[in-house]
Amino acid sequence: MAGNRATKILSVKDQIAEQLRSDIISGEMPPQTKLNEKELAERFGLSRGPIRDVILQLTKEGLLISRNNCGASVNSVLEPKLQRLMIKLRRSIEEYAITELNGNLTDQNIAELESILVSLQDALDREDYTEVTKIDISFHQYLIYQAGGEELVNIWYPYVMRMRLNYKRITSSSECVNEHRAILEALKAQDSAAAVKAVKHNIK
Amino acid sequence: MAGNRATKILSVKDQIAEQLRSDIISGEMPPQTKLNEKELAERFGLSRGPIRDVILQLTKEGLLISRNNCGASVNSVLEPKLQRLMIKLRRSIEEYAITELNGNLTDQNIAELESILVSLQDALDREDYTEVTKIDISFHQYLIYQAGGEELVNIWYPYVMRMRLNYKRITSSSECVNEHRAILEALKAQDSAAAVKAVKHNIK
DNA sequence: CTGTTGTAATGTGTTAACAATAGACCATTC
DNA sequence: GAATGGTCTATTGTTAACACATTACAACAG
Repeated sequence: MAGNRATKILSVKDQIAEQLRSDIISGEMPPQTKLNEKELAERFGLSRGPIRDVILQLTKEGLLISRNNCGASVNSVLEPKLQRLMIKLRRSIEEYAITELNGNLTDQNIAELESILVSLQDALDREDYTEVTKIDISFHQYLIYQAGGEELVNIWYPYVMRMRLNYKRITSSSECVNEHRAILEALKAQDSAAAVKAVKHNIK
Repeated sequence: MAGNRATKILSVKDQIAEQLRSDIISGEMPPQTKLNEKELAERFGLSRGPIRDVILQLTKEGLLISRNNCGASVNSVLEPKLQRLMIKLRRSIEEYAITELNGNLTDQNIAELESILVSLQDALDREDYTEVTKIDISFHQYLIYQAGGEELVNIWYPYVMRMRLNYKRITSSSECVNEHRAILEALKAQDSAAAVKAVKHNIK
């Protein structure tokens, strides 16, 4: 066979959304930055239609804030109280996922998670912190998806995005890999309690 | 002055979203129902553009499910495990809101909440259960908005919608008003613990 | 100088036509 | 008869032009 991992086909809109999320999370588009539809359309070589769709999507995710007839801009950070609530909610979701997954991961699942950790270490070595963030997220997303499918990912995603928005800069310690490895090891050992603990320790 | 309550100006898209949500929650559009853009456009006397926006929005809310090039359909009910998770998450949010609000409600806030309860009783008397549901939601939404603004409403809303989708038919006991009155009374008495308890009892 | 009103420029909301895709139907082949 | 392949239609994705709202700024009255 020509490769185990299925090559992901992303729709045009998903790719643009991904790009904009990167720009926002990386700090390239700080809060309050206004988005101009025409400008973005030209940048991506599209018309305004798909761009509008993406803006709507990111607004629902909480990354952007839109007002009627006034356009969209990058959302500002949450006040601390709301941020704490979001962390609590995200932890609840990930705790659920871990508990569901315990004992239900296939060897291939484990292998894919291992491979994500390798990429993570690699990005850290290259000091590509935007990529680090994306891989970090994809590790969690993999677990969430396995536990609850697209449905669960959809409710989980906004919390991650909002949290990332609040950490203006990555705390790029090598702790990052260790923390994720701890989660994976606990899952491999089917030690649910340890896995939950490791996840909670990682989300902060 | 010509009236205390500000008349809400809803954008065209918001009105259509509202209508579609009603149709879905009322059971008029049961799960798996396919949405046809052209059809909807004609029904609302618009072009397909705004309709597509609304569909995207409701998809993000979890009411619809969309596939590339295949259109959108009404989402099916959640599996019980995920439903329990959603209830837990919604309770966390409402608990947060109640706690934040305790002692911070103005007389006007109280009056507006009272007036919502009157409408609720009225809709119950008329046996207009779709309206009951909407007013029920608006009571909670009022509290959520006061506590955390639009931001909090946006993360809270999907849970309510998904939960409503799962209760195919309204459990339209007159308990409904009582339960909400209990919340309001506890808030008036600034009894945070009682208010939280009442809210948790109402969300199920 | 201050506040108000009108106007122009910018950008968003909407539309209708066009392109591309998915799904159904039918014919053909083995 | 089952499977493969090719039209054909219905529906979604995209585009570009147009309608409308908002903002900023300039002219003006008090």
